[in-house]
Amino acid sequence: MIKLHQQGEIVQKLCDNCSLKILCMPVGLYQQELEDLNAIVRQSKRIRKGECLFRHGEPFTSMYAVRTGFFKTTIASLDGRDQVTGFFMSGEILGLEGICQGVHHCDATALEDSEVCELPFESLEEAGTRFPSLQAHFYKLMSQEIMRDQCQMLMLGNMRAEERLALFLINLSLRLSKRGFAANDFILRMSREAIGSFLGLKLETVSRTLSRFSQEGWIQVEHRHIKILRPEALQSLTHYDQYKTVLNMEC
Amino acid sequence: MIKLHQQGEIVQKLCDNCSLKILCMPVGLYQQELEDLNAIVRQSKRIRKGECLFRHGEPFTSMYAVRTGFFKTTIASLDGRDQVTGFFMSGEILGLEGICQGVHHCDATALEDSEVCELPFESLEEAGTRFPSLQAHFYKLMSQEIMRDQCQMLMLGNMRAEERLALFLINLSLRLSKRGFAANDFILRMSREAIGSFLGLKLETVSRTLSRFSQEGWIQVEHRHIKILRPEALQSLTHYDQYKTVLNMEC
DNA sequence: CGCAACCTTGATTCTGATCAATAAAGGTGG
DNA sequence: CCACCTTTATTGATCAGAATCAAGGTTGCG
Repeated sequence: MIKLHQQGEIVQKLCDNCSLKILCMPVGLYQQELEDLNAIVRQSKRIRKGECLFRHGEPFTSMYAVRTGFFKTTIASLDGRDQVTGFFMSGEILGLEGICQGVHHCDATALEDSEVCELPFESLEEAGTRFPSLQAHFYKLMSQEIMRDQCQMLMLGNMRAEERLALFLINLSLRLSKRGFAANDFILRMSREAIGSFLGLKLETVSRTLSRFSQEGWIQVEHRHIKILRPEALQSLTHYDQYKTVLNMEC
Repeated sequence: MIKLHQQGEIVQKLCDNCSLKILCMPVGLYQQELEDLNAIVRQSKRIRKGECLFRHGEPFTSMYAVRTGFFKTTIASLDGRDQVTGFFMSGEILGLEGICQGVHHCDATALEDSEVCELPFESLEEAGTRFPSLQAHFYKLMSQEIMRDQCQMLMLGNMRAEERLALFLINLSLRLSKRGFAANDFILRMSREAIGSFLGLKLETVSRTLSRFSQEGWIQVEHRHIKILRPEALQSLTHYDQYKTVLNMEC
């Protein structure tokens, strides 16, 4: 009983120490395994606002778990048309696209001062062979990213500007509340342009649509400070029910 | 030397027997490993044109490698707005999105009479722990799917109808030629509507754009029979160079 | 303080969606 | 094998949503 307690404390300590909770906690690792994992994870790295964690073309060696802060990932076009492929907050994993060719295919930029834990891919791969539950969890993470991207495709291919933006706000709200932040009162970390790129819209359209939501009394906008006044209104704009699974899936 | 030869023959036999070449060949498995893998892969399953290999909501137990034929995957909307998330031809893997929640999130429909090999996920997972090279290859497959989806996002978010369709034709052409088919003379397996859904366009727009390409003398269209007359013209429409990596990546 | 980045709002344009009519192809059953 | 019906594709006319162009305002950083 005492032993179990000790074990519990070790879990506690490791996970308090790193927001990788999301990566390792659901796996049900035992003490020895956790210590192993702890040895794999390189201590956290600070990235200043505006700096890049990695850039496209750089060799892929590690993935990164966001500890604190906020990132965007972008695919660069030669002609300047960038596409934001995702926003990442604490506990989310960056860099999965690099595995297949050993090279990063996007840029990961910090949108505020941030900290990440580096997860060297080779070590994780090796640990996966020893701890099947870790391996299984890793598969799930990758599959989740596939699902997320495919839902984004659905949005980009089928939805109108209002629906896209409503879904974006709902998604952000859910992810923030899962992390203990207010669900209906938050600061956007990204510019209108970045939102637009992510949603396949121009920044003017994002601005106008936010204004419209505001006029309807559904939200309150003060620059990047957003208050959601009538979440149900936003939900009814989208076909929220059918995306619930996907939106809630985010850890 | 004789032993090596025998080994070679076994590899040959197994891989002739199954278009999983793509899954197992690049891994460099040894004889014993290959035999193990062979035991995992369930013999092929026939799917008639129009039938589903799996549907969204069904429990996920296996992935599938296309042996012969052609599939599309769609995410269903409650209101009928489906989104085609991909087209799959021989050697490509279906079902990766199901891992994260143990449930399929899309429908996989055969666009012609097809055969697939079933890959039970649990067995693959288990085999992965024994054969690191298999595991590594599996990670690559998933990462590749992530990259593919993200490039699709770039396309849906940033490109105009002409660019999307040109890129679509180039991509199809490349994948067909990799399989030994003619690169510039092929039959579309999917309807205009399915192409449109995949590209975020309406079927009328697909039809009109194909007509325009045809009028320009770049392609020749006879119903679903496409001849590409001037591939360079299509390439110059897109920013082909920057997508080369992605497009060639397809196995 | 001054400049640069970011945001809002208006006017106009344009791409692609929608509506509609017709035609061609493919499948079914007699 | 043909007639019939359904599905699929083409093409035209019109419309709408978002892009583009443009001007002015705000914020925040050096």
